[in-house]
Amino acid sequence: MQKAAVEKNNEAIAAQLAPVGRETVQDRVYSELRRALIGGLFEPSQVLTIRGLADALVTSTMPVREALGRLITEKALEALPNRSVRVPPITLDRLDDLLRARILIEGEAIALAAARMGPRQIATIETILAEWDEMRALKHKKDVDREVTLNQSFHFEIYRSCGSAVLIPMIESLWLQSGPCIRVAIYAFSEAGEVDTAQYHRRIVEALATQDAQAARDALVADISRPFTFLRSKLQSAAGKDQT
Amino acid sequence: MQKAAVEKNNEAIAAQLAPVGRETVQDRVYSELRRALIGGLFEPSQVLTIRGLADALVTSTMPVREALGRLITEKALEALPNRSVRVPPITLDRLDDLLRARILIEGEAIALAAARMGPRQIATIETILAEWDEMRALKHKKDVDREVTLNQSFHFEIYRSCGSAVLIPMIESLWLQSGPCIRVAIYAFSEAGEVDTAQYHRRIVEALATQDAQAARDALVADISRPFTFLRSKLQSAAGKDQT
DNA sequence: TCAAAGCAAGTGTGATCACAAATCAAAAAT
DNA sequence: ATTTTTGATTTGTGATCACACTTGCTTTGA
Repeated sequence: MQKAAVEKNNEAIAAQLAPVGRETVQDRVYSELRRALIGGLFEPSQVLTIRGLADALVTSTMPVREALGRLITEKALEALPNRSVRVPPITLDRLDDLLRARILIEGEAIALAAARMGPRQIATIETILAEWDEMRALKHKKDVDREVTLNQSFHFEIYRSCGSAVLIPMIESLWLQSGPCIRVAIYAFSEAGEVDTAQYHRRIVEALATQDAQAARDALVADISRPFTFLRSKLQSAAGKDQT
Repeated sequence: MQKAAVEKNNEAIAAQLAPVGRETVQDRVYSELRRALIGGLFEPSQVLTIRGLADALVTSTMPVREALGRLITEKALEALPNRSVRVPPITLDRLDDLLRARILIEGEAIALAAARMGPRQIATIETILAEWDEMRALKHKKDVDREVTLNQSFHFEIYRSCGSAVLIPMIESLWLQSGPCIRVAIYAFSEAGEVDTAQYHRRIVEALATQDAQAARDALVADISRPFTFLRSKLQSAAGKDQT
């Protein structure tokens, strides 16, 4: 068989078959734990055990321990001196620290993205917003999980356009760290005020559509600051009660 | 024995004994690889194998594979689709990307530190600079390893004062990523121009001593930009030659 | 002479085991 | 009744093994 003929045949096959992918068990465990962390499924200060997670995920301990190690290095989890691992507790200082870092880095990312997003990308995030509205229309069932997912898609679709392979992993790390915190805030928003979270996102889209980097940055800061300031006041009043 | 007496006795013992610490093998492997990476002991694009490193470090494969996994998540190493791992190659885009992120984050860190560094911290970094001068005085033996270490101590002593537990790990990750790149630049500086690297650091110290955040930021930007722009022009001319 | 097939060495991944340290509960001592 | 001790269970760590996949070389075939 000639080389050319073989290659042509291979191409014909390749056109029909989708690549099967070779994700390792460790990768799946890691993704699953990330999802749980960002979604706030774990509470702050909660202790995680290797064997416990391995049982829950129906694997052996090996992939879990490596995934935990990775999450610890990106500060999504915390290694105690006892060698047990827990999700980091919330403190006022940490809250301020996280917010400042997110404003700094995500602000820069969206400013970069503002100059690079085309109509294609704008359309994508508008689709996400539309999906959001649709869900909000039938508000009887408050699907906060889905809300968290949509919020994540919206923001990262933007960040992906910033064109920085260095900033994006850092933003992911920041979301991983603030995930367990903001969950309780989103929960409270969802059932309490309902002060149109979407309006913040619309302002972001408008700014991006007009390529106004500064306006996009400001709108983003307003958006991500909200749950933090909410949590902050909540924590402060709780601390006040403890003292009395 | 009463409780109080026991505790007093324990305190007396504790005063004499230093905590022994319980570092795991994995931690040592991780630290060692970090040191090698930041110091530029590995070349960009170099492939690393688990068993090879385990032999070199005289341990089994287990601690090494977990350390490698951690370094991959902080982008200090790169996982190829073949499942082998290498230190990321240098490209022009990546160089610019890294420099921008470092200016953004380290700039913010030093601006925060400027307001928080006391005479105690200033004295510490001045000591490091003095040590540097001392080394430079007997310049016959160009100890670039020591130079890299001193540079690292100088910067991180400053960053440590910024009081952000979130920013510092990010800066460490950035150094890990740019380590393999800047090594070649420092090497070239050390043997070529000798254009008083220390002068940049003096400007930083002066700005910090007067608590001038903006000046400190500017001086830092000048300092860390130097090796990057150097590398950039070098890479560009190399690419130009390839084309001809 | 050159491409394809086959083989062998090397490599990452996951499972399992041994061991030491931590944790917790019950029993013993003060 | 409170504290200490003891012992059983749980947990993280490191070593080793089995397996599948990759890689590079040799051999085979056209």
